[in-house]
Amino acid sequence: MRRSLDIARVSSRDVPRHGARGAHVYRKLRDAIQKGELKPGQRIMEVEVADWLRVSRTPVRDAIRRLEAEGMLEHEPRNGLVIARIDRQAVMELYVMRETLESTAAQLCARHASDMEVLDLIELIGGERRLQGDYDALARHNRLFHEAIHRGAHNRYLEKSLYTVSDSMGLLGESQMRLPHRAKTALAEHAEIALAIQRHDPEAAAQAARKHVQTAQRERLKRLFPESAA
Amino acid sequence: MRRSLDIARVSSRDVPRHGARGAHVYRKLRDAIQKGELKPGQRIMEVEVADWLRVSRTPVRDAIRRLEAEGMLEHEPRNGLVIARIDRQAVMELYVMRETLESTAAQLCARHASDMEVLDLIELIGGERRLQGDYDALARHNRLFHEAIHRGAHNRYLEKSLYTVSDSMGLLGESQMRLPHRAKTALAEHAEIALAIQRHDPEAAAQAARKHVQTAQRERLKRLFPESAA
DNA sequence: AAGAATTCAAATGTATACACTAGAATACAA
DNA sequence: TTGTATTCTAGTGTATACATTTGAATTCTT
Repeated sequence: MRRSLDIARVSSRDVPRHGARGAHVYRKLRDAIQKGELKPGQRIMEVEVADWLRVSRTPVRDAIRRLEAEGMLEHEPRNGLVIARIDRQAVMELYVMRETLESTAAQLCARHASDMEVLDLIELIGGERRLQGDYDALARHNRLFHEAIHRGAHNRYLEKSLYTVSDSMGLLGESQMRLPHRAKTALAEHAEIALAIQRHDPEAAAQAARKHVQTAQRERLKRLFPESAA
Repeated sequence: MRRSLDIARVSSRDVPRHGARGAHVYRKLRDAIQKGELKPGQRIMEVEVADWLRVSRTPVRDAIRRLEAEGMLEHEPRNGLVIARIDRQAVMELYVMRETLESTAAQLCARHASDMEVLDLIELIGGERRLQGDYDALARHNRLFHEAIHRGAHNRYLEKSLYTVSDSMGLLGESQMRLPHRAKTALAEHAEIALAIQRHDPEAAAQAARKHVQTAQRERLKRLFPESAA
């Protein structure tokens, strides 16, 4: 008995051309995970995915290998390949890691970002202010803001590491930016980080980023584990 | 014209059983890169590797995908897949990242390591002292010591990130532990880190680890780019 | 009915044939 | 010679058939 993926089979016209199918499958799976269409713990089978996207198992395997390396998929002992589960302990570890990397990124950004990159950040803050209320847009914008800082750090290893951490964050569910009060405080925190970067103050930037991640973590824990004491 | 890999074809008896070939190819390639048998910039072709290890292209592709995700292989614009090159800029970025991650690991280790894990570290220092002079053994031992700290931090994301950073370090050439004067100072630095962890002093441990990475970086730069001013 | 042995089948691992693409080589033109 | 068009081909992408494993179902035994 094969449980279907519960995602409609794509039209045969949407199968990309030769040479881009592996990447296509990767993106589709990634998006489905981020959107929550595929949930942590859910089993992923090569043939199902291949059938869903109307490609053979080969490009599916390529995509799966990559997602595995990035930690979005993992092998469970007697259950095969599943969307990575993140338990309480893992959430704690993930946020510790994020705190380290985001603060380092902010610090390096304050040191190395060009005038252009700083300007970009400042403008992003303006954009975020204008978007208050539009929670879908805010969630997308939030990612752009953080990615701008990651790029501004000019460290490809750091950037890559942050990329996979961000993805794992996606496994925790919807962006916190959809919560009105969180969106508001996040704006203030973002502004503080951006301003520290603008005046090229690495320590202040690192500290602001650290604080931002910590408040995000507190809010997240409240939502994920409302029973436990704050 | 196909340039051979310059590595002798393995005996057909050394092909592992069904279900372990992908991992086998991964390990073989990884070892060959670490040992310097495959050098940065050298092109890697699926058929060659498959021929070398007497398996089909499929497990080779699996291994390549993984090494790619970990940054050991990369696609060069008009040259196909090659062993990752690390230029001066990348070396700087890599050491910045290592400094961040190693100091975080030492810090967390000082906080979270169990008595058993601390004992292990202390014993490793003793072992390192006894090995002075045996540079092969020291190089291996060095890795064990750092891995013990990484494990002691009890953060799977940090551990994974450090794993890939360590691998990228391998692309820079032989371990610095083979240099007599480096082996000696490294022992003192290792001891300082271990002692800070033993007395559960996170800040001191982080600081000691940071210093250790910085001196390692200075030595490395001297060897890699002797022309440039220290 | 409980347990052990056996069979079965679903899923992944592996090999291989075929498809496609981009760069190299060749032929041709100016 | 230099540039351009054409062909060729090595290498990777993709599909698919076959191999192996392992857990689940089934049967047999007590």
